[in-house]
Amino acid sequence: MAEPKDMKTNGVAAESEAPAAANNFIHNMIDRDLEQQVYGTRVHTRFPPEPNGYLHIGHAKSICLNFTTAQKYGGKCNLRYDDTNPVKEDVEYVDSIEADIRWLGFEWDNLLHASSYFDKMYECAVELIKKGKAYVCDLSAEQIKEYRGTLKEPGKESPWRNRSIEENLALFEDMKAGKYGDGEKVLRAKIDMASPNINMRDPVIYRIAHIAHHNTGDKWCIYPMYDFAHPIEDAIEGITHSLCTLEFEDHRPLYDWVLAELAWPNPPRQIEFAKLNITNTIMGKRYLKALVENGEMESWDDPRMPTIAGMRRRGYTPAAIRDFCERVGVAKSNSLVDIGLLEHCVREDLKAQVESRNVVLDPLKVVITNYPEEQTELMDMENNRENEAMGGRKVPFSKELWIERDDFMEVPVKKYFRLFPGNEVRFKGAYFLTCNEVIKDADGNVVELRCTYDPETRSGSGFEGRKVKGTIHWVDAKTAEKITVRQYGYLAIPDENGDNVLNPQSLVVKEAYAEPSMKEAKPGDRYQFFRHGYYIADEKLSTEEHKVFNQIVGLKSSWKK
RNA sequence: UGGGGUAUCGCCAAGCGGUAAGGCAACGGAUUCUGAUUCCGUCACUCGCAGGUUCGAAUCCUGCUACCCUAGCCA
Repeated sequence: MAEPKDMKTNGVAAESEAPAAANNFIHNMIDRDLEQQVYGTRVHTRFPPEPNGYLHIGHAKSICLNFTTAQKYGGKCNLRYDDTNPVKEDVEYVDSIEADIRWLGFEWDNLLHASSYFDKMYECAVELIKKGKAYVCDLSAEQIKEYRGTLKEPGKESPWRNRSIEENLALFEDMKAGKYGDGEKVLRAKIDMASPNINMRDPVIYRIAHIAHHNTGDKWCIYPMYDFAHPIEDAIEGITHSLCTLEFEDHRPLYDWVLAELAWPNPPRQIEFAKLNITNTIMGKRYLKALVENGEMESWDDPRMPTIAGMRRRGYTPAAIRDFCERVGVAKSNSLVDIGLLEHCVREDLKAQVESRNVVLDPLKVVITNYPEEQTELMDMENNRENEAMGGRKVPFSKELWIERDDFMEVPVKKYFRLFPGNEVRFKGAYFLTCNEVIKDADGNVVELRCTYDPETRSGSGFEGRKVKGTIHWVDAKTAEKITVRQYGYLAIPDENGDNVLNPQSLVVKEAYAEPSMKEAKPGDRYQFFRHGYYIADEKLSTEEHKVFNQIVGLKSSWKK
């Protein structure tokens, strides 16, 4: 797997403080619990990832929800690895998870592992057995499935359901001791095989797996199932509100059952909310994993990935992601949020803190026929029009320049007010130029524009003689810095059934000309390129000699041909 | 419905019996040395549908309809 060994997992610092949370239905429930003193004045949440992949934007919603909820009530939030299944988990993901949460701007009160509660969970299982509420079942996985019944038909009881407590205790002890192979026996909760809720039909709560656990090593060969482990984890940590996604609604009765049978005082309350879906964005961990393993993506932090790490490298800011999660809200209806909202949040955050630069992506040569051959002027350019405090810089201007090919139209359409034969426009920060002549190659392609400039119109001179409708950006040909620009779009590719499927963003690589100041750009620096959007110097692809920029987000444009 | 859940503007989302917040998008218009930004304005007599209760309902009741989740020894 193309896993980045050099990824900075410890050096990633939070870029800003997290905002206060707005109100949502979960807060309403907490308010009620606070009023009724259900948990006294305590509010304690937790973010419980399974360490089996990188965190993505969907996790960001949960992270923001859990941490901001705790902040809002002056409570606490734990980071807990839900590592109860050693078959699927790997320590390699642990570092990235912690780095991503910190980068988003949150700090957990406790860093914990579900696996460190294995002893306690085992005791709980024994307690259930002693109460006659759990039994060792010899049925195979297939048989259990058969006995479970279907959605519409009740299941039937396992022939092992009524073993004596003593036998169950002995058998469970033997399971723990490793006397049985994987799948030979399981421990099941004794609830109700006729329950309309399939989760209550004697769910398996412990399985045998002879595999080392990344945290507990070879100590255990039996591991608790999520439905049994999770309520115990929450209860041990004193979690008051256990927030999870909608698909666990049907599990809540079991969650409550476990804690009730264990007679846990003040059991935590599980509350479910809708997970995040975004248009044109793959959110499934298995798909993301496949993209990396197939080599379609360079790595988990490929700028096209919707992972926190990918978005960080792509130049998204933590504040923008938090703002997005805030605006998306928290509710119980399945929703599909327009990616436009995320893009808006990114622009909103970046526009005030990023400098502008002249960069030409699709160059067309302009020669100023009346400009002195050897002359170069240094023009003043503001770094950020909205923020004078960001100062300015000098940009060289001379006889030969590059402009954007689409800033010129030989035959202008109506309402086109950039460059066309006979028209005068302002070159941003410089002079008014008029196009007088269009040079074409043998095939009739425009290859060069001959223009004249008016020295009177120099930027900052206070010239008011006449107005011009268009302003375009440019790069001095003599001193231009070559850079590579990577732009991203949304590519829809069909799946094997021909159905449209959520896809990774496509990539377009362009060689571009930038003003010489771009030589100083350091990896991680963000800029707005006039008319092209916001870009960041890629941390992995940029070299001393050549900079590579990722497009973070484009600019909106209201101009239609 | 086997059971569970959700339905409020194109997309999110407040609202919890007193007569439809907000954001994104869209559309006008003003400013503008980036057709960006900023700015100002427009954008649900109506809350999945049909009945009912009430002086009064998106909010309560009844009956429909649509969509989502659920039959892992995954989480």
